[in-house]
This record gives sequence, structure tokens and C-alpha cells, in this order.
Amino acid sequence: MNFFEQTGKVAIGSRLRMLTDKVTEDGAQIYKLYNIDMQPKWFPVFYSLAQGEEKTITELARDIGHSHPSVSKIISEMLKKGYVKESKDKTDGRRNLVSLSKKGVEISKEIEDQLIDVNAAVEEISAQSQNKLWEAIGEWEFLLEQKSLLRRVMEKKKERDSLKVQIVDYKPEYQEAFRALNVEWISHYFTMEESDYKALDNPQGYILDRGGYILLALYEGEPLGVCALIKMDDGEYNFELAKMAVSPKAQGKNVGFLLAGAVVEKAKSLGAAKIYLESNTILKPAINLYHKLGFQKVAGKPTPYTRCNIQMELVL
Amino acid sequence: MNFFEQTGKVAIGSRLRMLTDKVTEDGAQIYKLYNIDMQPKWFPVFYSLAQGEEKTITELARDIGHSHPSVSKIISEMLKKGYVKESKDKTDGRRNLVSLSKKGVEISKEIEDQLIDVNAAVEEISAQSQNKLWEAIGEWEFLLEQKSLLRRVMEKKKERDSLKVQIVDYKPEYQEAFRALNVEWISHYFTMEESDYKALDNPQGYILDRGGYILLALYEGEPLGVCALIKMDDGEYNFELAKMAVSPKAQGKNVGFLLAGAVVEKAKSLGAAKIYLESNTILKPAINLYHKLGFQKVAGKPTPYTRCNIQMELVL
DNA sequence: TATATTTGCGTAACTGATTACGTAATTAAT
DNA sequence: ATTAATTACGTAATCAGTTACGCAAATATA
Repeated sequence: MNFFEQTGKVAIGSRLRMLTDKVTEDGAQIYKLYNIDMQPKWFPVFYSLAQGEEKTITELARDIGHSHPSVSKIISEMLKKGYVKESKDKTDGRRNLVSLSKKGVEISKEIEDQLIDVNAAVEEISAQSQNKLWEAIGEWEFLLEQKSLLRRVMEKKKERDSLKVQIVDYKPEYQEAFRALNVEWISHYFTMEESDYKALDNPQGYILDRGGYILLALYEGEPLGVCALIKMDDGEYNFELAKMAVSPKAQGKNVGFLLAGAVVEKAKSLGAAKIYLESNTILKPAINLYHKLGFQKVAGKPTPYTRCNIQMELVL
Repeated sequence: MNFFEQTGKVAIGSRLRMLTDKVTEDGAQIYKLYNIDMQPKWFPVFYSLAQGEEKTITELARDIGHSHPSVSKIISEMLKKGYVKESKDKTDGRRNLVSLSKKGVEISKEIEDQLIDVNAAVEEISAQSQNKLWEAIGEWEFLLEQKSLLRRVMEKKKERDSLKVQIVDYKPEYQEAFRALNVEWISHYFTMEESDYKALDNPQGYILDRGGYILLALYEGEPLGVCALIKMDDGEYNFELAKMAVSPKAQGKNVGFLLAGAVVEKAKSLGAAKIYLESNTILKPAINLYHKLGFQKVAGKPTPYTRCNIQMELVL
């Protein structure tokens, strides 16, 4: 098993599967040892029924943590052996009440010695181990219940990505990147308009000199995201979030979220009251992002862009 | 998961399987998160090949602990994706040398971040656990390697059975059992002979009074095994092990071994030099038992029994 | 040198689970 | 009282592995 020590914990799934196989392997042999005509996979169902009460297929499935078709199949196999009997529920014709037959009850008595011995064997292994497998499984079940492995990995990914992403202020040397990243997506989804060129060709005069700001997200030093805060001339101290662009290369690297978050923080620290933005509903990831940051849909503002079909606002 | 706390450790296989499923479940999603077009089940093969060298199907299978058909199938799937390339070994036409293609090497670089994050996620779970699953698996793998679960269960069974089996000296009240148990097997496999009746009908006169002994094995108080030591009249102080019978009810309960062992001990403690016995090779379990106790095949002694086709002897 | 055994590996069938889907019975809603 | 939604559960297809088997190539043996 040296292999798994090399791969690292990613392989925990594979490794678990192999141990499962090894533990399960001997199952059939063990029943044979006790002269019990039973398949290992029947055991959970069998045990659940041995508690005495009649149970439906679905109840059994929930009990033992299998899907109901699995239980359905197991029951039909046990039926063939005569270990269980079925009866229709009188008040509910869909339900199939299953219980141990006389023969099944006999088997359940014969099986007791086996349970004792297997238990003892497992305990023996436990006693020779520093780390208790049984308890470790319980802890994992609990922790995965709280938060799935996928969710945990997503968090780790975000953490790591965040370290690589650096938010910086605009400098003239970034003008080309600011232009290119915006042209890329605008011309992909729509067509460039008059006001686009104005802002992208001359961010200094059109945005910064008018009291606006531009932030960039550098991923490992390379500018992969840009976003402008344009001062609005509505009499109050509000900004429009505009010209936000993230390179497809940065997809899934959390760049958009970090950048937009930084922009909101910037506006807040400047003492702005509101951030306004215009977008289009076909840009679903963007809309989702704005929503996540707290932007709410508003309507009715005049806009120079034909591509705008949704307007949003965040009160700071 | 309350269910498993009730069943006891017998269900460790089921429980392991369910945890395996849960851990594996998210696998495909995780690859998607990193935009990697790969199936979780490919990972072990992929990882093994990423070490650089060309490997054959069989080498890969051994490496990752799968069967070779499994690897064969995985390789053919990865081939379709263009992640690996095959080439025939020039010196051995059977071998199929597999290595990562250029595309595969690219993927292996992309995958690195994912390995880091999954590792971190697993470590996080570990840090929140008292019992380390990863290490516990390692310990189980080691201990099962040393001695399989089946073997351990067998030992536990023997221990428990031995406690229930009691070896006692013959008393007149056991004469019926002594007779019945012997008649059962002799008439099942052969036919009762003159000398059988003599010994079975009158053990006192025919065996005990002539310096012989009879031991019985009681299983939970019930006599299920009998065995006689008949003093031989060959001039030395030797015994013949005879009229050994174990009830089919006691099958697999270790009764035969305990009984025969006790008989050998008895002879030894009496200062006998040898134990001799006659049997038939169709009684395989019996022959095995004698063999296990150290009896060796001998030949040439005269015998009154037509059913005897093998003679054995144990020098004490 | 001929023959037997071993090895590599692909195909086929099986296994123990799953998800997907369909049908019938029950319950809820209008 | 219909109609819609939910529930119970069986069948079929799928999945990721396995064992069984057979062929061809290589190696060992007589």
C-alpha cells in the first residue's frame, strides 16, 4: 500500500474502497464457517428485521441507509430462501409489510454466536491499533454530514486562489489590459458602443480625472480582472460600477468575487452612499456575483448602453 | 448512522462501504471545479503514470492494487480522451507499454492545485478528529495483511467453542451415548461388525477392565463426542485409539480436535510409548485430524476390521 | 527440439450497489 | 368531486469494480 502514501490524501476514496473490499471479502466464508446459509449483503436487512416489528421496504431502506430498490432486491432474494414473509398493509395498499419468517427467526438465533466472534475479532484488531477505525469512521460521518468534502475543497481552493490574487490601483501601464479585457467580453456578447471606446481609450481623462477609480486583479502578477468606479453626477456622492471584466483564463479562480468585493470596499471607504450598475441578464455569473454582494434590482435610470436590460444598486 | 451502533462491529464492512460512497460521491464534482476533464476512477492510474516511466497494464495493476482488467478498461477510456499512448514492447510482444501523452502531462500539471486543496480539506477533517482515519486504514491494512479477518474470526470461534466443550472420564451413565454415537457413523459409512458390538455393548468389561480408558466431550453438558484408548497386548505399554465418534451436531465446533488432543495427553500422562489407530481413507476429516496431531501412516499390523484400509501411529 | 507451463492482457459475465423511470395508491388542494 | 402532488415500490439501466476464460507470446523442461 506504499502507493497511497505517495499520492497523498486525495486517494482516500480509493484506499477506503480497497479496505472495504478486503474486509468484505471474507464475509461469505464466515457465514459458511457457522453453517449459516446467508449472504453478507442481507445482513443489514436481516438485522433490522430481527428487532421484531414488521417493516416496509422504505422503512428498511431508511433504517440501513440503502436505496429502496436495493432493499427490494434483497427482500426478494430472502423470500426465495424463506427467511422473510410479506403481507400487504390493509389500510394502505401500496405498502409491503415484511417480517422474518419462522425460519428467519431460527437463523437469527444461529447467527448470534457469529456476531460475538466477529465482534471479538474486530475488537482484537482495534486493540492492536493506535487509531480506532470504527470511531474514526463515526467522526468522518459526522464531519461530512456537517460539511461535504466538496464544500471543504471549494473553500480550500478559494483560500489558495485568494493568496494568488492581488488587488491593485490603476496605473497607466495597465491601460492596455483594461482596454483588452473589456473589449474581449463586450465584443463577444454584444458590440462595442461609442461610450465604450471613450472610457477604454482614455480611462485617465474619462474616469480618473472625473473623480473615479479603477482597480485591477493581478493573478500571479498578470492583470486578469479590471473594474471601474465612475463618479455619478446625480448630485450625491455615488458611484457607478462599470467596465468590469475578468479574463476567461481566470475562470473559477474567484478573481471576480475578490475584485468586486474590493471595489465595494473602496466605495465604502470613500464614504459613498450607493453603488449603481448596469448589466444584461444573459451574463448570469455576473448577475449572481452582484446579487451575492448585496446588489438589488432597480429600474428607471437613463442609460447610454443598448445592451443594458437590468439595473442594480447597492446601498452602502 | 445510529443503526451501526446497534449492530456492533459486524457491520464494519457495510459502514466502510457507505463512508467510501460518501467520500467518492463528490469526486467528479471536484474535478469539474478545477475544469479538469477526468474521472475519479482514472486517478490512481493517472498518478502512477505521472511518475514518468512507461508501464505495462500488469505493472499498473500491481501498482494501484486493482485487477488487470480494471486497468485495461481505464486505459482504453483514457486513450479515447488522448491522455495516454500505447506502444508494443519490442522484445516481448505481449506487453502493452503505456505512458502519458503530451495532453496527459498537461493535465497532470493542471491537477496539482487540486491535489493540494483536497489534501488540505482532508487534513482539516483529520485535525477535527480524535481518531485519524488515514492512519487507522493503514493499521488495518497491515493487520489484515498479517492475518485475515476470516482467520481471526476462526480463532475466536475456536476459543469460544473450547470453553463450551468439556472433556470428562467415562461413567456408566454414558454407555448409551458411547454406543449410539459410534453406531451412528459406523452404520452410516460401513456396517457394524462383531468386534464393534463387543466393545460398544460392554465397554466396562471390554475396554476399561482391560486397562483401557474412555473420554467424552460434553458440549454444553451433552455428550457429543467419545473416544476410547484400548490397551494393546503387544508386550509394550501402548494404546489403540478406537471408537472415536463425534456427532454431526457438533460439526465445526472443534469437538473432535479437543477430544483427540485430550486422549493423546491422557496416553502421554500414563507413560505410554505409542498410540496406534486404524481407520479408512474415506473418512477424510478424521485422517486430517490424526495427521494434525502427529500420527504417521504405518502398515502391516493384523486387524479384525474389514473397514480398515489405513493404520497410523503416534510415537509419544 | 518438442512440449508444457507461465505470463500478459483483452473480452465477457457477474456483483452489489446506484439512479432513472413508471405505475398504482394515497393525500392534499381547489 | 376532480385534479394535482406525493408516496411506495418494482423494473431497467448503469457503474465501478470483480472473477472466469481464452489466446498468443515467452520461458522452462524433458
